[in-house]
Amino acid sequence: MKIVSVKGMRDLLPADTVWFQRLEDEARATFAAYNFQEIRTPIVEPTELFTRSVGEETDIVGKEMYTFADRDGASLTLRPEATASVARAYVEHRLWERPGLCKLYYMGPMFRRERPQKGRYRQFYQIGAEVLGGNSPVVDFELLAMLRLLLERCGIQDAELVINSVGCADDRPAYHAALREALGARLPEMCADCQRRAQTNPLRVLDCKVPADQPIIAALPTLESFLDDKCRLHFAQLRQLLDANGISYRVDPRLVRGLDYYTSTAFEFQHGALGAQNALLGGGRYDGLTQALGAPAQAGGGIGFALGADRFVLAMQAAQALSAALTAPAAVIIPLSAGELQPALALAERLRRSGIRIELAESGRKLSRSLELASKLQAGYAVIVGADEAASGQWQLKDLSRGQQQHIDTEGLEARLKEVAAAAPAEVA
RNA sequence: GUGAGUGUAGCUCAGCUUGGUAGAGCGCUGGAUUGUGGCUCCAGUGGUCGAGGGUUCGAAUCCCUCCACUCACCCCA
Repeated sequence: MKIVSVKGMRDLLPADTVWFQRLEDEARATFAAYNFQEIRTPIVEPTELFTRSVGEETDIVGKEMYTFADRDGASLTLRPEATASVARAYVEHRLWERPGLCKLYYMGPMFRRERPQKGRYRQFYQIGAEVLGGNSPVVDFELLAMLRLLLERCGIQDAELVINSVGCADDRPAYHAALREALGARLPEMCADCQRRAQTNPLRVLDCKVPADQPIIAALPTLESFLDDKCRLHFAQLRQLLDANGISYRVDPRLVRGLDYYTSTAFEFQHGALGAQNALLGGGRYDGLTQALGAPAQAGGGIGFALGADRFVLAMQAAQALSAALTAPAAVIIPLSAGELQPALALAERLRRSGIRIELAESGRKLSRSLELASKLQAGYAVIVGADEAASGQWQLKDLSRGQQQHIDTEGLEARLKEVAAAAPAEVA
């Protein structure tokens, strides 16, 4: 029996990782510009963290978590998302006592036991950021502006920002009651899922996609009319900021989030070229989450987002705005025979210490084979090290794109390769 | 959890309807005389045809069961 990777968990080979790295580089640079700093939390957390924050009734907690008993009987879970962990760390280390807002980003694998699908895996990668300690709509605006910039930098032009306000702890009970009331008589006509949702989490009914249910859903009272003054004002101010700064968006009164901790502002960037998984990135405000985990009121609210890196990369590839970065060596050094191996090795080490990407060909192969290898690796140059070159220190440098070659000493070679690396960034087509 | 589709070489696939014990392209390895690549040409490498069972003189091909993968529903990022 051949051993293969676990269902829904895949190897990311170099052809994939160049894209992930590119996304991660852009994300780090963008986050840095908005003064976010990185946090790394454990992949394994106490199960209770997720049941208390994400919510006992959500699909994630209800049926998608990888939960297991530790040897001492403690229930542990592979994190299905990271906001809960960041909030936990915020409380654990009393980060609200530090000056200013707490702005953190993370990137790493998450685990949910769903049926694998295009852009959806059981081990998937998220990049996200959280702003803790602030309740102002300006914070919401800055986060959305940052995301718009990140999308631009990654070459994704056709993602649509969709926003909504899902209310808060103060106004939601009234809305839930109103929904149940309005559904009342018509509920038996609806799909089984909706009947269940009406009991467990009425907000989710709004997200139903069953065609037959749509007329009923369309007639339901909108959440907007139940927002309290605080939420209404917050949302209006956010829209004003987006309008004033030229960030386009669509308000979708039916946009809801699947995790219980969300309040007030909810948003998603949607993209067409992803099959059914059109949510490229999503997030929202979660005022009260840190308090639910034990922080005092002064710890403030929070807002954050997470993007699905696997999906995001698909969108980057679809946009073709960035060519796949070729990780080609600057030069392949070719020792012609075993006698030239040592000088070739020494030369390779010298160049590598200068940060130049160097591949060393096997000694003793025919020169034509080694040059063929250099071509296939798409190296810019080949450096031929034969007995004469080893003796004189004048290497034979061959420009593989032009076919020209010349003698050059170590200093000159190093200078040339550095110059070429500087002129041609990694993502040459 | 539900539905549909697909499983043949490392990769992309043909062959299956009309059973006669496996093919192409790419890749990889080597060669086309001495220390010069990309192109071309030649040769080689490589598969228990997803697994098990059945029908048959004979099964990649027909039948059954199972498994895996993919897409979709659901949900989410």
